[in-house]
Amino acid sequence: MGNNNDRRLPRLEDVAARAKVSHQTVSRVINNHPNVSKATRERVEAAIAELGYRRNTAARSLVTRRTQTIGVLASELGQYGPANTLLGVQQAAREAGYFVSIAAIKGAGPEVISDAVRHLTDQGADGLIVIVPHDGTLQALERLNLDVPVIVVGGAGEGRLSGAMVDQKLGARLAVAHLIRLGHQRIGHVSGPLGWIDGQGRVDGWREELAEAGLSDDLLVEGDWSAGSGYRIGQQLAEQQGATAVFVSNDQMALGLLRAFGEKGVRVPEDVSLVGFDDQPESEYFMPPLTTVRQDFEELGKRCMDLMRAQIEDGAAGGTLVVNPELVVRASTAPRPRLP
Amino acid sequence: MGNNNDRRLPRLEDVAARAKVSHQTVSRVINNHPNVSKATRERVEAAIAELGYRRNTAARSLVTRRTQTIGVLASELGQYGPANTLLGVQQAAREAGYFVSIAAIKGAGPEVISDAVRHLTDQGADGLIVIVPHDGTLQALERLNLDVPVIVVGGAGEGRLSGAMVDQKLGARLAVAHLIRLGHQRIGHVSGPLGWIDGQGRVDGWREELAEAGLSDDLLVEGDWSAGSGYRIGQQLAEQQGATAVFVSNDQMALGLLRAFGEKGVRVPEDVSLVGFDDQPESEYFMPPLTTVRQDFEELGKRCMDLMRAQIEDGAAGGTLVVNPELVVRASTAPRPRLP
DNA sequence: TGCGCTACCGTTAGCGCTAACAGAATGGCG
DNA sequence: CGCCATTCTGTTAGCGCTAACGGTAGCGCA
Repeated sequence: MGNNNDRRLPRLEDVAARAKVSHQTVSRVINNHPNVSKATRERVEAAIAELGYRRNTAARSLVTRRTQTIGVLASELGQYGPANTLLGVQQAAREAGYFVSIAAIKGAGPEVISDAVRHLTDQGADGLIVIVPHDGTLQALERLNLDVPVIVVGGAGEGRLSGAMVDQKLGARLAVAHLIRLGHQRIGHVSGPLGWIDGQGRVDGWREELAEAGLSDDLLVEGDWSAGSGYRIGQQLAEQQGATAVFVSNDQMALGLLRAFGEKGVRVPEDVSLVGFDDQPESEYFMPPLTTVRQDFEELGKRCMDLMRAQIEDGAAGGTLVVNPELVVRASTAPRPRLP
Repeated sequence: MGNNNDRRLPRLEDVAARAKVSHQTVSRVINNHPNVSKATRERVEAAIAELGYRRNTAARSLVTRRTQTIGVLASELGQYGPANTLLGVQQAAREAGYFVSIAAIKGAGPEVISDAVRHLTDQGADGLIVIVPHDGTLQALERLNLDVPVIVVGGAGEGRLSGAMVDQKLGARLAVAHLIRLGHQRIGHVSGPLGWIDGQGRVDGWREELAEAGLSDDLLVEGDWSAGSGYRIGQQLAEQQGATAVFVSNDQMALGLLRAFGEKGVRVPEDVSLVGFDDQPESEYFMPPLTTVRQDFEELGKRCMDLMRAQIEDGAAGGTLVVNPELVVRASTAPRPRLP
């Protein structure tokens, strides 16, 4: 095994000496340059293995002006979506030989974002992936005038910013179409905060699907993504009894609604059908299990990283990447109750 | 504003030229060396601001042999605890001028861990924070013989590894003591998988508290942290009817139990009291709201970073850092039903 | 005046790597 | 046999920064 108790880590030159070549040849082997004979390549690789040599990334970055690092700017990391997107990005990055540096933020003010971006660019990030689903994010980023590729998750690419998103509108339409198929005609929507990118898309999808079926879209209430807001809204809805089905913009709020309905004696799905959004792992174990729209965040993260590499390595143009969501039907939806 | 359309980013020398000093003096200003006169310091700072100079971290790392980067190795990032620990680490790191590079893994085999560790050390991480709550983690890490400080979250420090943990045993005792105070005498426990560090601590705490009260600790079932396993276990427990109270090792499994109990007609808390662990945001909105043990993961992450800095910058010895948990009483616990 | 000490600032070298060029060896072909 | 193209390898320079040392000016004190 690599024995270098004597000093510090081995360098290119140490490997070179051992393999009886120049350090430059070792560099060529490492970087897979073509013009190295098979014999010397093998000798060099053996020396690398014996010494346990690992390339010094700082030195490499200094000369190549690339850090092989992707900066990820994320808020709400404690939540299912962002966390899994990060996971996908990281896995794809590691496979491709990139490092992932993160800046986690709370809130999404322009100041907070620019601080975090500066932190990442200070490190020399080759590209930025932004997982901050607020509406103002795009503008805040555009103002910064960055000179590395930027991908905004959950946003459509505009100008120099690329986007990557699950098709929220489609997801919402799947949910609403399902309810319509079950015979519902009064279908409410509990949205996320207006001004959040994803939330707006879901509102639009809900509207469009209702419009096509000739149904009214007047039953809209705004929540704040939290289970608590779902609970409060659920209490109101239980008393109004306006809708026979509610499409809720995420699973956590749906959980809040379930509790409020339970307390008020409104049965799900007998009295009201409920559809969520996200399909986080717990949703299958709500009471009743929640019909919801699955988003494959990990896949989204991976494809994000692919798009990023294309831009960094081949200078490809940006664009917007779309992943399709999927409806998962469980016990919280049922045919519309026949009323007198 | 900084106008450098001409070429690439400004270097120390550009700043030096503008401020009519040597590049070394600029370096001194940046690094807060004492022997710089006030006048020149201000001149240099002005030049830095005008040019928008930012230090090149690669060059700095090359000579200092420090990357100012902390590697975070994390599994289960989609879960509440790890995600928030990461958040805390990152915030403390950024404040202290450190970068955080992450390696997210699935599973926790020695191979997987050593790959991820290699990835982080390849980047030259100055220290490692490991958020992988499996039992084998410690051994896998010890075998790697790293020459940077390592802090294992959820583990006690041993030898060259430091630890940082919420006091699981204490948390469990708080939960069980609460149930005992309510008059319960048959108190079951749904544990996490044996071999998970945190889970074992909770089992021990449960045992000890029962023992001190002279109660039996025979009602132990092993789950796998998921809501699904909680559901299946809940179905069994509902039929056995052995316990009047159950301490569940995390909130997600408790959610599964709630659903199973609901389906079987076992009322919570009238028939059985339930206590969870973690206090994730949703737990307040379970039906009924869940009594649980709160862990302040963000605080844990921050203190982790403090400990790390002490080791990196002052060569301090490692140690084990403990954060206290807190009991949060909600509606899922009630006095023991009086039976005939 | 001379000596030493302190405060300040500049010069030099080198961290480990890759790009660019220069040189040596080989092979094909007239 | 000579010439050029091709393949392989070595040499040199420099990425931007900090450590280490050297030099100068100013001051106090004998």
